[in-house]
Amino acid sequence: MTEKQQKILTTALELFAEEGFQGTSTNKIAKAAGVSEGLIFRHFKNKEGLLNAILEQGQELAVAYFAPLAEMTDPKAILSTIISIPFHINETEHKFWRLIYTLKWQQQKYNSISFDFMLEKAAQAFKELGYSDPKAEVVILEMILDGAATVILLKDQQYDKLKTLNAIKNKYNLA
Amino acid sequence: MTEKQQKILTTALELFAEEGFQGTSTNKIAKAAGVSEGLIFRHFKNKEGLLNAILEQGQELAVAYFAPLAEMTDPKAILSTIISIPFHINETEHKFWRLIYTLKWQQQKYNSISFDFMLEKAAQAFKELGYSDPKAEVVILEMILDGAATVILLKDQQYDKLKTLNAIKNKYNLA
DNA sequence: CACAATAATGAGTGATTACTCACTCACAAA
DNA sequence: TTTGTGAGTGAGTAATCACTCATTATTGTG
Repeated sequence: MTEKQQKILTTALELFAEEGFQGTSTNKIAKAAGVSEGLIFRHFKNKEGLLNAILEQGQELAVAYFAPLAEMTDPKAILSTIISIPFHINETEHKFWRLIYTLKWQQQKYNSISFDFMLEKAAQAFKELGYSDPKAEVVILEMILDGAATVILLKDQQYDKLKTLNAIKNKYNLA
Repeated sequence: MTEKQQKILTTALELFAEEGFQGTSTNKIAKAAGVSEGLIFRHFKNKEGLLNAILEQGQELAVAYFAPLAEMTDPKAILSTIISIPFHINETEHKFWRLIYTLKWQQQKYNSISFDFMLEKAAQAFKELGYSDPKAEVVILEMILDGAATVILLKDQQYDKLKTLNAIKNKYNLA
């Protein structure tokens, strides 16, 4: 991975996340990255290949998010960790997640990252805590997480993140 | 509003919602609507004008959603109504809302429809019901509504809608 | 019917699109 | 020094883009 190659990836992520995949031309990416347009195609074959390369790099980031969950057994700790996830998105990751969420609405083939493992963990936790309908609880949790990520990615800094997180935890008696 | 004019609007809504605004060419719209491409520009000036016309038509639809709230005073009824909103999206409205959510991520200038009035009503209701932090509650409610709409618009029919709605209402003691 | 106004067409415009290709350059092994 | 290799360039490609316009079809009105 040469310096210019990485520069293309970083720049493209930024533009794709802000203006959409179809809304960003390869010409624009090349200019913004200070690179010839041909180089994009030399390294990534085509525009879609560039997108895939970005997603692959980001995938490693996503895995790191869910990894700690694997070893956890305490149901309350599991739920607390899961709920915290969207609130821990930092600036580096911000653009990647924004791209993921943009793609989710744009193309169905990029069905984003699979959260199945996480939701399975949540279902188990709800069950252990004696919730009457763990499956319905998971659907609601999924909605909250999705909504939280949306609010954080689109209108960050317009509200008190920590207070909101704690309020949600309170709803599940995790405080 | 001629027949062809309406046909253009309906077809464009469908394509914009499925493949995005930038991802849909005027040529494609014309062909799908069985209309000459020039007609689009005669009636709607340009591509953005077409989008605006679609949003205006949809806006009336959105107003109808929130209208019943205005006269309501019982806080529990208010919250129950608000929570139900995403679950009442029918097939006709489905595409419009999907377009709204797609635009939300694509272009910031189309900041979608303003839900402020609804959220204000919710804040008042939470206050009357004695919630300790009505503002935080509204943020959470906003997340749930957003997440619910997302799940319904993107993976409908993969779960029991009514059961989920009731489970959410239960969380707010509205059953 | 006559005639004006509007609806609708479709060929055509320049600009932009994703992508190609012949080429230069820096560098390392023989 | 020679030869090979991959990085990088930039002019060039056909196709497609949003949009225009001269022309024709349709419609409502006196």
